[in-house]
Amino acid sequence: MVMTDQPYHHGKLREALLERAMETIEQAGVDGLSLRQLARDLNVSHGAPAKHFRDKQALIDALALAGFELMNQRILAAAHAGDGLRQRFASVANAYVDFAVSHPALLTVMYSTKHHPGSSTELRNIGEQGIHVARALIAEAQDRGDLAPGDTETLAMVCFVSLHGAALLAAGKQLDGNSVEDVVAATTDTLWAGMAAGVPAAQLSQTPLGGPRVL
Amino acid sequence: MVMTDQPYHHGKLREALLERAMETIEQAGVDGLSLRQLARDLNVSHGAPAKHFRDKQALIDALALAGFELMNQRILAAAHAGDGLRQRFASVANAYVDFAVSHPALLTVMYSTKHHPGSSTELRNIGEQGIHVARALIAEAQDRGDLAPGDTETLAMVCFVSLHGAALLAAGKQLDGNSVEDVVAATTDTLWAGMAAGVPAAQLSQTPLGGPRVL
DNA sequence: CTACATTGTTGTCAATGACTACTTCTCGGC
DNA sequence: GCCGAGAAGTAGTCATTGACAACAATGTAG
Repeated sequence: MVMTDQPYHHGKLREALLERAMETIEQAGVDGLSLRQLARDLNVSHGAPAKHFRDKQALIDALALAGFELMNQRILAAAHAGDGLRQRFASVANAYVDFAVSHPALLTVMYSTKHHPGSSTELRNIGEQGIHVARALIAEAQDRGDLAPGDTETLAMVCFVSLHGAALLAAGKQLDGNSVEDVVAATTDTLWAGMAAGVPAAQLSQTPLGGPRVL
Repeated sequence: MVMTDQPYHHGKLREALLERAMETIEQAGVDGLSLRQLARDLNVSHGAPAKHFRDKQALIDALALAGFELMNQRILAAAHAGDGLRQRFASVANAYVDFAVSHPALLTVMYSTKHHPGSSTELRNIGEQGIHVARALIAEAQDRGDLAPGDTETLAMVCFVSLHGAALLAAGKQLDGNSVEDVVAATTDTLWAGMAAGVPAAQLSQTPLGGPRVL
């Protein structure tokens, strides 16, 4: 009679797979993720994961979805933390970059999966929450006169794009000598100052896309 | 006697492998890259590539190196194109993003390989040229009084980080509805305006890194 | 012409992702 | 209480892949 042996049914295999997969990709990257190794880690046959995730990509999609949900939680909470709009803006930025530094491989998976052909609509849309938060903050600051008038959608995209770069480079430890805190602070400072000053018409970029062709 | 048959020695297998690998990753991503498939494409035995690239990672490293060299050419040329500093700044930004959009998979390979453990010193340093160019432009603009005084190294990093984000998102077609040109123009406008205005001391970001912990 | 390094060929092995057929457990209706 | 359907897990198989080793063909220096 089996006693302390593993029960035939794992019971929470799906969650266990996701949890273990998170750990694995942070240690070995996405390429280090193997369904068979995952099964071995959980003392389960190599075919068991297929019952919960059709194939490897399905598991990765689920990982990405969970990542976005966690990240959005952090960003939303940060959007209400701080005295003024300026601080709440910085708070959101720090929350984003913090998440990236804490889960670098997950972030990579999230954004490489997001536009993958065949990705779910849910996955494709859930990544936009951060931009919505930024736009709301910017719009409110414009109303109060803290920032110069301007297209909030474009400005929000500029902020998102810039902080996304900071997040990715910070996650990849590619900020050379600079500390993450300094880079994020300087970036938010520069962006906010730029939005506060507005863009003088004479300064508008007029260089055609691409510039000179070298090759 | 063999006539039109393939000669025993390919002759330029290394270059052919790199060239074909470039095409492959842009079409199928890095995961779609297979040494054996590469060999088949070039009508060569499946073991031949090993003579030129110790393993798959070695080939990818070589791809990344070639990518950085090409990108640096474009950026350097763009740094001298345009009337004033403001336009040359935009020209560099456009050159960077243009390169990213033209070779999205290659860019991913370049930056994912750059900090790979065991990457060559050459590879680790060659990616910094862009920042040097940006810093030189900023320093010159500060001297002329076009930009407010400030730490050029940090400001250059801010610009690089921001444009890197724009480049990656543009390459991944993740700018939602916005056009690449608009986003890059708005980003350079905002950054330049922010650097021109400088950062009022009272506005300095004082939010501690991380903000509130949610989980 | 001969020794040798380079380049390419062939064969092989372990690991992997995906598929199929089978077994074991759970649960709801009767 | 049983029983049948379906969920969950097991076991076996196949093609592909990366890596490696042994061997053959080529070019070249002495």
